[in-house]
Amino acid sequence: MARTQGSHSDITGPRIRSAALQLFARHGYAAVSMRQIAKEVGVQAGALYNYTPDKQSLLHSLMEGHMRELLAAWQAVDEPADALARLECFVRFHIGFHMQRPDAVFIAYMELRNLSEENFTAIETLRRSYEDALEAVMKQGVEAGQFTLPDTKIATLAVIAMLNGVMTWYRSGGRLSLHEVESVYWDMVRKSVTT
Amino acid sequence: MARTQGSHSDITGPRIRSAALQLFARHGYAAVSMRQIAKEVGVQAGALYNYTPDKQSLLHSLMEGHMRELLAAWQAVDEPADALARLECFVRFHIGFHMQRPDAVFIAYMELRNLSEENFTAIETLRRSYEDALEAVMKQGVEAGQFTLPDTKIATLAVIAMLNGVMTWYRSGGRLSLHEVESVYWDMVRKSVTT
DNA sequence: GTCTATAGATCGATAGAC
DNA sequence: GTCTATCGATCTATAGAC
Repeated sequence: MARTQGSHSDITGPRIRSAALQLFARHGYAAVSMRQIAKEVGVQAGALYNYTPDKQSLLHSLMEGHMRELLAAWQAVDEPADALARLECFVRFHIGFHMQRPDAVFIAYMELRNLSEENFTAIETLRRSYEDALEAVMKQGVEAGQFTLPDTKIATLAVIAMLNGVMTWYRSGGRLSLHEVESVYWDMVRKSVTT
Repeated sequence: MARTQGSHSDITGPRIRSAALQLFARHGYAAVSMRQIAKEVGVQAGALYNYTPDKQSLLHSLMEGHMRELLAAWQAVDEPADALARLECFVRFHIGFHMQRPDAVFIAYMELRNLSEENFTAIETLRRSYEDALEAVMKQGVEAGQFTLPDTKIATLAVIAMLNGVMTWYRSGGRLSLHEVESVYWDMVRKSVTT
């Protein structure tokens, strides 16, 4: 596994990101050393600094990359016109997207407190705009008279929190398929926003 | 603030727990040093080891204390007989209890990965029994024909996840009182489990 | 019960050879 | 681009004085 010398790989960058993502998710940013990441990749610790100016930037970059991917993926979705169909679309998208990236999801909300102040602000802005995307659906449903909600903002946060709960227990190969799980959650979400 | 010498306090133990709770919640277990905790309390780092054998035990003790308090508090509640009323009782209890201990709540689910294997198992058992308490209500509602749920276990986890979301955004003094927030969440939970 | 002092390990980050 | 080597800081935990 250990490298000897020279430029043996032109994909070291992605491998560093991948190793860091996994280790940060498993043990936490503060508990993982640069040496551990390097060992996982198969290089020496000093080599990491050819790809990131420091550990903090590596964390921020991982989180920012995840959030931008999330926003881009949702924008690429062809949303239905009807509010209820649009909400179902969001629920299935959210669960499906997040289940494919459990480590990134974990980091994106567990390591916020380990970001520097300005990095934190940047990530929060991205997160906020994702919440706004869901709240827009909520507002449409209320205006169309399809949803009955005392507060669209709270409903938005409540739905996202509920859906994020899937990541804490779902494992593929269990008693329910992912599509079935989506349906169970969609059933609860639908009822909770309608009368 | 700095102590000089001798036994100046017989409540150092609780103060250590309180300082550790706050610091772990704010910065994360791995990011907080024993020196920081000692400084917050006003003693030297070595003095902490009169109260805990090591840092890991301190974390475990805080989490275990929180979970046992939670279980005892729920058991002390005089639950109504009706399933729907019982569920409302749980929702308001859960939000009320957790909002009074934001730091402990935060730690109890953010620092699980920093527990040793046996400590992790112990905490998970306690958490599981709290989930079981809610699932018992769900089952009663289904059996009584009051709830319509495809899966009581998933519903249990979904409701807890949704309610825990309150802690991430609610601050007292905001536009809604805690009781109003409870009502908004109860409204969503009630609808999500009924037809 | 708390202090001072420190052992022993590990950390993030850098310098310079190749 | 990666290596080896290392600086200076910091960490957990312990030992022994008071």
